[in-house]
Amino acid sequence: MDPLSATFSALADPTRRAILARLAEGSATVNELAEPFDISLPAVSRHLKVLESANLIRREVEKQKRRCFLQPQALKTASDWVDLYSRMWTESLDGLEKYLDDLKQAKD
Amino acid sequence: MDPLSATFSALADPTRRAILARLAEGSATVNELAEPFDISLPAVSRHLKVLESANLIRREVEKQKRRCFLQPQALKTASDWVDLYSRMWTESLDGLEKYLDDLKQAKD
DNA sequence: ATGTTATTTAATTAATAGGTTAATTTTATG
DNA sequence: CATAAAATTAACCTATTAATTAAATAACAT
Repeated sequence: MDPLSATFSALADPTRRAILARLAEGSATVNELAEPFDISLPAVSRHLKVLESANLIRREVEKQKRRCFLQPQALKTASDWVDLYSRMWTESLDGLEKYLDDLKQAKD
Repeated sequence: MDPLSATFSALADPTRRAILARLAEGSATVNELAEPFDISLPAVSRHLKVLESANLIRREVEKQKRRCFLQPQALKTASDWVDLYSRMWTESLDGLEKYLDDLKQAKD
């Protein structure tokens, strides 16, 4: 899967976004991350794997625990894409040129 | 599905992102949008339905054709989320406070 | 009325996602 | 050494996604 798709589909799940939100307040272990959710630990573990392979988090082994940290670079990839298109779309829709072009296309 | 999840999962598919990229250059009908892809028309039609229910595009009936247009507001929702977290994460990782907090958490 | 163009809906299939419980690995501790 | 804690892996189930082909609908052209 391409990195951008991986990032967006990682972000598409509310549980994973909540995990990221929690991690924005500081690092946490898997059990700490799982605590607020009423899903099983293996389910959380899989969510973390998704976030990790999208490079949105990083894990450090620490005794038997695995501490999770945010990895902000990956979000930047998505952020760049969204910003680029945000800008393109706004221009594309504000521009008189495009407006006229659309009218012309719509006419034939 | 919540709007943010809908937007991110719509953006998670490369075909759909390509369709959006095409639409950034101007409106297009379903057949025009389908042309560059070697997937069937029904497949494209379903992708458009996904984009439409995420409010990323809008469709106008025009004789037998359906003209698709970008709908930039929805991207803004995603853009806002990404920007918020981008900012939070950067702060969270740059801040000495958080760094020390992480160290302390990591120690016990 | 018939055929053509543009698109959607229906029915089906294969793959993936997200969840579960049970078993396993690794490290720590009585 | 036996047990507990932390997390992952395995095996499994179900729902959703993305694709297909075939049929249906709608508007227009002849």
